[in-house]
Amino acid sequence: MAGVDVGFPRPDCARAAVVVLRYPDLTLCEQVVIEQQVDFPYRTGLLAYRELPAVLAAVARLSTQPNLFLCDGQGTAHPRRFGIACHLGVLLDCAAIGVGKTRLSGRYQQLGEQRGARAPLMVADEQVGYALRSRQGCNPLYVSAGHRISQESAAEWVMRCCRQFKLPETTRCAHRLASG
DNA sequence: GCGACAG
DNA sequence: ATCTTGTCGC
Repeated sequence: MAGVDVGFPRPDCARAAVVVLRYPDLTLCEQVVIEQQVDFPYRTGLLAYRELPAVLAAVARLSTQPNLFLCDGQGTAHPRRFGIACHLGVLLDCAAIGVGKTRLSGRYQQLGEQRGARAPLMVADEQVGYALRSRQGCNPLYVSAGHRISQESAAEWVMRCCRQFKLPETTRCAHRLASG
């Protein structure tokens, strides 16, 4: 499984990181970090147009072929049901999950405090994902399907990737390379 | 018209 | 996302 993230060392420079971790031990198998100029500005709902080009360039340099991608940002929990995880999944023709740290679309009812507790993310009568408590004492993660995966499986895979922390190990590893 | 608004 | 110190809680 793979994790992708993008950092901006300079306002016009995107640093994309892709990591491939082996399941179930979640040990690092491969990593790629690239930098390239960005032209598209950040716009709520259009994140893919700003971050995906760099991510795709990094993925292209991978020697391993991941069977699942965890992205920073939404999948179907998006105003047009097509967040960055959907874009990535379609373009790479691979399963993808959207993992947002904050909410974009959808409302949900209060969920349990225990790790693993979850509540459907709803837009009118349509479920667009899940608010998922990956760690006790933390705000929930907003998980939604990106491509070739169900919402239920997406939530399960995210939990499998979360160990000691709120964020999936894939995301933490990629974020460390792209930013901190 | 007002508020919300991934990274 | 990025700029930044101390602080509260498990």
